[in-house]
Amino acid sequence: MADGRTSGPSSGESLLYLTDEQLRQGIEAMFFAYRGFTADPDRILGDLTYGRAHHRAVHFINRAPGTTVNNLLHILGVTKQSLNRVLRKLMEDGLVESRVGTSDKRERHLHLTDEGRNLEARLSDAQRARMRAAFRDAGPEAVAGFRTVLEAMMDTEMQRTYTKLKESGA
Amino acid sequence: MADGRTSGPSSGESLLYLTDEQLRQGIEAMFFAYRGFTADPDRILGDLTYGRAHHRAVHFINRAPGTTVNNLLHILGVTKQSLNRVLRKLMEDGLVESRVGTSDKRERHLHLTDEGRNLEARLSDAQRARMRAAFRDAGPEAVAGFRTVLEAMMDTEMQRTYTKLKESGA
DNA sequence: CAGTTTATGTCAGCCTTGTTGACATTCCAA
DNA sequence: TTGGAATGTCAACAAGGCTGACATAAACTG
Repeated sequence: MADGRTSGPSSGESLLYLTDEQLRQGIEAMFFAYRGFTADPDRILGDLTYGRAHHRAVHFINRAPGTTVNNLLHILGVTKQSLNRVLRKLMEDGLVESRVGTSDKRERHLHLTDEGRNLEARLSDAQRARMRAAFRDAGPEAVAGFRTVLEAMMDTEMQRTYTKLKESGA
Repeated sequence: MADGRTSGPSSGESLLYLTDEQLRQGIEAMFFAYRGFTADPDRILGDLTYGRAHHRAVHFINRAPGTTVNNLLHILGVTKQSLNRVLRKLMEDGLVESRVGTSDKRERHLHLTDEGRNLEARLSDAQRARMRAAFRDAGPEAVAGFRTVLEAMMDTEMQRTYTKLKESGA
């Protein structure tokens, strides 16, 4: 498996993109691209007292207003203690508010305030600008392929989460 | 810019993939896919006393044996203090060795030991297995698009680094 | 040769963000 | 009414980023 060729039926040129070298290039592309992906929001956050974790929280609260804490921590894949620290700060600073659930009063439903939406927009705009430029440069077919591979790379549970979010969107 | 449509000339259906909603889906796909991308090595590393930072160092030393410390920290995009902590541990544990340069004796050239190559292979095999499955599921055209978009998403300096590595490879 | 720059290593301290474990509160449901 | 689920909070810890300061050796430059 580490001998320079892919395992499985190597039936020739149609599988050339599955050589270990090609896979390694994919891995490295992923590594460098993710740096670019987060670079612009990180720059904005650097000036504030927030980090990437706050960005993620704000993003998904904006995406699914009224989401519960439990739901959010499943999406983010962190512990409630980690998330709580982030949410507490965002609430203290008046970017997020939590409303006690009506049907189930144990649940807290999370919403962005105007100020929260403001920060979210700043961060999203920066990140979208880069994504837009990349999509424009690459063209629609490349974009379709990009999304296909990324979806195939997710764990099945993440895929479900991602699809649910996607469908709730547009 | 945050009003649901992309800026620029919206000349219709050919640019549909540039709507803010499409861009947001790309952003979320990137987020979830990166989690999948690192999940398998992270599981292996969790049992050991190493983290993602050690994985990255070992990966790039394997990729470019004899690389200098300075070169490595440019690739990784961290400070020498951060990298040094990681390298020191890897050297103490006998996974990496540094050799004084011949032409320039200030430089240290980094190499993996057999044990280091061993760990690298374990981590790479896991990561490649997922990448291989994703590539197989998605097909060659999607893979080409995937790489095109990722390259367009990098900062220009990272692009140069990535290309250089890529060419030094196969 | 003297002085400067470069490459590296190291110490100390700080921050963010992840983790566990323990424990309290609230409230739904059997 | 009691068990369990959802939430919040405290404490402690670790990884892995960061900055600043300083030391050493080697290379380069005037």
